[in-house]
Amino acid sequence: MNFVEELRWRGMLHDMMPETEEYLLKNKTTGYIGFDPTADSLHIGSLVPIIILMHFQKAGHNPIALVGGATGMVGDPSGKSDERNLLDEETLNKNIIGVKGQLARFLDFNSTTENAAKLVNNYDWMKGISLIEFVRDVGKHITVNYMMAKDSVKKRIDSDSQTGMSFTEFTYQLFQGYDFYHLYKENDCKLQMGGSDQWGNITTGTELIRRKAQGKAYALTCKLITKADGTKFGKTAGGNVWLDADRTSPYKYYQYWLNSSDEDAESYIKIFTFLDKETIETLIAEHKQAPHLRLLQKKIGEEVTTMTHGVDAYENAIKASNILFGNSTADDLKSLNEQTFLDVFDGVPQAEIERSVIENGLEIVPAFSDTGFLKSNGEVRRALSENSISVNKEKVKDDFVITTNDLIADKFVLLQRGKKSYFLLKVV
RNA sequence: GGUGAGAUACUCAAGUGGCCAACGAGGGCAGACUGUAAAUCUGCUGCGCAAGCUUCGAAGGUUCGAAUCCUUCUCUCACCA
Repeated sequence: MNFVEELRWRGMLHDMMPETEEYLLKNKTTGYIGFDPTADSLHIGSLVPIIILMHFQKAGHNPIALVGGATGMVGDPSGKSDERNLLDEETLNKNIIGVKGQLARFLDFNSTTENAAKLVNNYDWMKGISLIEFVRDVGKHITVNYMMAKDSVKKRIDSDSQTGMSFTEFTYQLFQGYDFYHLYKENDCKLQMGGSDQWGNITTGTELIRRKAQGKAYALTCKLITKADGTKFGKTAGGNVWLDADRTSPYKYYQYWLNSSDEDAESYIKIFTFLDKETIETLIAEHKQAPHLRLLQKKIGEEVTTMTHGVDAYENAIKASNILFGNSTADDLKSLNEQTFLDVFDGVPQAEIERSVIENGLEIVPAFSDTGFLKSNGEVRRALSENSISVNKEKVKDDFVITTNDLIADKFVLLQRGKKSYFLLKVV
């Protein structure tokens, strides 16, 4: 199956420039997607572009992942209603390194195959360009009228916009456009892909290529991931869902996918896994028969967690999920050895506590508040009156005192607020 | 530079001398129900067991009493130049 066809049946395709599909069918093409180094880790929002590059590579084309060292300094106004805060150079460099490392987990940059992925940083070519050069060589080819017509700009200039837009952000599209031009010249890169919010920026690039190099380049955008309930994809109460295991533990990562709604799961399984059409259709049919089994969610969790963190991490996430959400009791917990226990609770926030404190008996309120699990004594009392506090999976009342009898593996106490919020006390 | 509007808790937003720890909505958390879901219903959502304490851009002031009045400052936005 060819690249465009693949994206199409998976429901990922949003828009293409005319003739893009024909061109891709006939030519082994070099194409790129840009990644913003706004943090030192990518989050699952970046998973879609990564997967697109993977499909692109599988279809025999040459993928380039571009890290926006230069564009990150400017700030993309697309989809933003506020002026962005600029990152300082040190942070940015740290972020670039982090992002590069993560991309390498999904795309093979070192292989000797002829369509190995390539990684570039636009700072490398942007840093040497002077303002005068930029204004004469790039700015001259694009009219302000053209730039103003872009949605990302229009929205910010409209009278109902609250913030206005700085020249810095206005210039952004020229930066990204120049990237495309540069890759076109240096790498024969003919295609830029991205989320549908990138359409404006991408076409500035093809326009620049047309005017400056009399060349033809193509654009392809994918649908932005939405959630059926309207909330933002990739966000939880705790913040973004990151691809970095230190920021979002594999367990939480797995849980995020497992908790997808039925509606979302049907589209996610096409987008985020590489399973073939037939397998997916069977799964969807089975899921509809028995929705409570959540086959789709489990499969997505399996595929995506394995792809991101490896099989071992996935298996631990499953183990942890079973213990935390199965009907395990305090005795089950106590039967775990230290290593298994640690694997299961990897990523659960913890606090250390003196052994003597437990030996003297630790009352329930300070156990939850002093350790930093809950914010204040008042909150603990509130939670207690809601009957939402558990120690080692068993509900407790406000007169409960933690003693050495409650230690798991002679070392840990598992605190819990509600069903999903865990905290670990570690005796030292 | 000129003119005008504004700054209230996580967000939006009411409140214009005491009845204000501050209406309401959203969000969040929890409980019931459930599939670790959706929908729904209920409770909570500054600190404190409590008495009480600290909050309404900042600092001063008036007053028995201030989110509310006065002064200065800081910042934001809009229009004009």
